[in-house]
Order: sequence, then C-alpha cells, then structure tokens
Amino acid sequence: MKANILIVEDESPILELLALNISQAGYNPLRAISAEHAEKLISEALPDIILLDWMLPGMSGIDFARKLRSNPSTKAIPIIMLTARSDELDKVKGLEVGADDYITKPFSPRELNARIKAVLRRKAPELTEDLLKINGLELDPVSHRVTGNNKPLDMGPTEFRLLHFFMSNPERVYSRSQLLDKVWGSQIFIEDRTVDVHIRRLRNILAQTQHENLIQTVRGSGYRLSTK
Amino acid sequence: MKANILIVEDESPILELLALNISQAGYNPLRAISAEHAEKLISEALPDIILLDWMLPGMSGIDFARKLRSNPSTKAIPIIMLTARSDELDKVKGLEVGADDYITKPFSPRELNARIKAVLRRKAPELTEDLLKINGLELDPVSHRVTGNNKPLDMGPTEFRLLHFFMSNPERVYSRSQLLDKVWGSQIFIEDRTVDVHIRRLRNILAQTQHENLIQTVRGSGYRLSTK
DNA sequence: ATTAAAATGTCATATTAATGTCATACGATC
DNA sequence: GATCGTATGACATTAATATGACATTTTAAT
Repeated sequence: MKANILIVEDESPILELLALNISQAGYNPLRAISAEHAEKLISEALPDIILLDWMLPGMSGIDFARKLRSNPSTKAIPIIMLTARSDELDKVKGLEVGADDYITKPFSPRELNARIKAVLRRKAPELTEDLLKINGLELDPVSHRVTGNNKPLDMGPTEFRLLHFFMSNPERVYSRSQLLDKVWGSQIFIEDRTVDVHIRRLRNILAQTQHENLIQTVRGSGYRLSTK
Repeated sequence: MKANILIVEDESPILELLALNISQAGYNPLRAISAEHAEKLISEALPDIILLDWMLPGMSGIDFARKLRSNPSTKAIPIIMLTARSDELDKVKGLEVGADDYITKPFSPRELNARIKAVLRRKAPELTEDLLKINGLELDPVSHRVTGNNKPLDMGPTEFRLLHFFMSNPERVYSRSQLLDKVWGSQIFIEDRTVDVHIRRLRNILAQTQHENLIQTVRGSGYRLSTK
C-alpha cells in the first residue's frame, strides 16, 4: 500500500512541487496549507509521514510539531522538517521537538525521496560510521564488512544490521519485539519467532571464528551481545 | 587543482568583490558580465560552479539557468543563485530550474565560501589530478586514460567517471542514489537501476585484465571498490 | 548538413540471494 | 515427566541484482 505523506506548507507553488515529487516517487501526497488544516486531515486518518514547513502562518511549524509529539495518537508519526536555511539553531530546536529528519530548501527530489525512504524504513538508533570492535570481532559500517580475527565473515543484510545493532548496544538485553522494531523497522509485521531464526543464522556465521557465544540467549527476555 | 568558479554578474563592483573573495578562498574566478558572455566562457571550458545573478541585462538569470539545465553538457554544473532579496517567489522559481543553492545579497564572504565549499563537497571528492593506482589498475585523470597491468582499457565517459570516483574512494560502500548524486550529478533524474547497467559495463571492461572483481556488490546497500 | 559510430538510459527477463514461516527437536524448569 | 521457551533444518516465497536487447541521444566525421 502506498504511504500517505502529509505536506504542510503554506506556499502553494512549493506545496504542489512537493506533492508532485511525492506522487512520482510512488507515495500518496496529502496537502495542507496550515497547521490547523493539517490537524483536520490528521483527525480523519493518520498519515505515515509529515513533511512540515518551518514557517507557517498561524501556528508555526515548530509549535505544531510539539503539539503532535504531545498527543499520544500522533506521537509516533515521523516528521521531516523543511527549513529555508541550514541554520544550526533551527536544527537544535527541531531536535528538541523531535523531528525525525531535516531537509533544507532548496533540495533535490532525490534527496527528498531518500529521506522519506530512510524515515519509512525507520531503522535503529542512528547508527554511526565508527568501526566497532569487540573481542576480535570487527564491523566496519563504511566498507560494510565484518571480520573475526581478521577473517572476513559474509552475511546477509539482516544479519549485518542485527550484528550492527548489537555491537552498538552491547551488554544489554533486547526482547524479540524490540529487535524487530530496531532492526527491521516499526511498521513491519513479522513473527517474533523469526528473530530466533536470524539469531541462529548470525551465530552460525560467527561460529566460523568462535564468536558465536557473543550472542547470548536470555531465557524469557530475549537476546544480548556480551563478552562475559 | 583549483576549482573554476564562473561569476555571472552585470554590476562590475559586485563582480570584482566576488572575484576577490573567491580567489582569496583559493578558487579560480572567471568573470562574465552577462549570460551571453558566460556562454562564451562556458563553451571554452566547463566551470566547476556557476554563481549566477538573478537580475541580468539581456537573458535573465533564471532563463540562463534553465538553458544550462537543458543542455546535457552543462546540466550537471552546480548553480548558486544570487538574489537581491530573499523573495519566496524567486525561491520557488529557483527550485524549478534546479539551482543548487541560494545566497541573498548582501552576504558575507564567509557565507559565500561555506556555500561554495558545500556545493563542491557534494560532488567532487575526486577532484584531484593524481594518478590513481590499485592492484595494477591505473587511472590517470590528466591524460584521461585507464590501464590494467599496462594494457590500455577503453571505456565510455560515464564508466570513466564511475571508476574515477570509486578509485578515489575505495573500500567504501555507496548506494545507487549516492552514486547518481556523486557521479552523474544531483540535478539529473535517472533510475537507480541504471547504475546496475553501468556497473556491469565497467566490470566487463575491467574483465579484460581480470580486475572486474574490484567492483563488488554489497547486497541491499550498493557497490564498493575493494581489493579484499 | 548528413551520416556513422558511440554512448546512454530503460525495460523485460533471468539469476541468485535472502527472508519469513513452519514443524519438529531440544533443554531447562518446576 | 510435563510444560514452556528456544533451537534448528527445510522450504516456499519474495526481493535484489545481473544481463541482454533496444530505442534514443550525443558525438564525431564527413
């Protein structure tokens, strides 16, 4: 099903331009020319993403974002802010109200799409580009490589993301549901048991270099990456 | 090598001011007092960036931008628009013609430099003229030649740029979108899948000297040049 | 200006890899 | 030893990538 993307933008030419891009990218654009207008649309159906202009007549974009965040039913909707300048101050404020991403005008359609896609996929916590090392197991997000004691380890994308997540958050137990949210994405509906299977696949791969017991089962709770 | 920045501005004091800033920032300014004049300079050598005044005698800045975008050979050159006021209407028009950035007069040298830098960074990490060598594969940006174990390899311009980019950024995964932005240019709209085709063409050429597996597929992420 | 050659982007199809689910086996816990 | 949670292997399906062909555009050469 096509994702519904609510655009809140008072300048109609920009609004139309955005709507055009979005529908060309295969999403379903909803148009609102003000925060108030947007609220009405939201009350009818929750959109999947909100593209929110910073400067709006009436309630400002930032106030609107804050309002959305304070309401339980809209709290979880990802917001992408549209700002005129890449002003650092704006960025900070945006983070405060909980915008999921930013985009500075003018922007290329491709950039916009990339952001929407990224937000939709809604992965784990912003995973950094830092090289992760634990007990001779190394994961390099930049080259997208994993080695155990310098031996290259091949794995599928899901196993890679799973390992990436674990190595970014070691010594911490995650339930299957949490892992599904963080590694798979929040809007995906998959069986909890499927996590078991991927854990097994990951362990099998790590077993090549005796790293399989880094991934530990916590009976009744979930899984954990731990050196102990 | 210093980046060439073409300034198109009819008011000579402003033109000189810009040129001064730009040369102090370590770039090479080219001066044009009209769109027509600029065209002549462009026909001699493509600049790396165009600073384009909105208001020009004769052909207006916006028309000129449109013209540049419609010509395949100039389509990818980043354009920074110089506008008198931060007029919203101008901005919309700028979006339409595909300007890469905006700057409102009056502007500080620092701001100008920051924008230029940002635009340059966006599409030119391979700006060097150094001979690139990896595993017997050599690419010489100056003579625009590629050899594998000293055997000359012929390829089309796109494959050359792609290889140039990869060799300048080895051991790093790039998504198809990133490659389109970096190798094709941000203003060009083509399918992600097209990247696959060019990757294949490049691999076919590199296969003549057994270098084809330097270009590796990273499923779910993109492509990478790597010796491992 | 005309033509030929080269390059480019897209599509349809083939190929391969990855994914999610299930049925069943195992093991801990009470 | 019964129950509950986890592990495992197999398998059908889905998704991603590779490939070949083709129409169109560019470029170069007449």
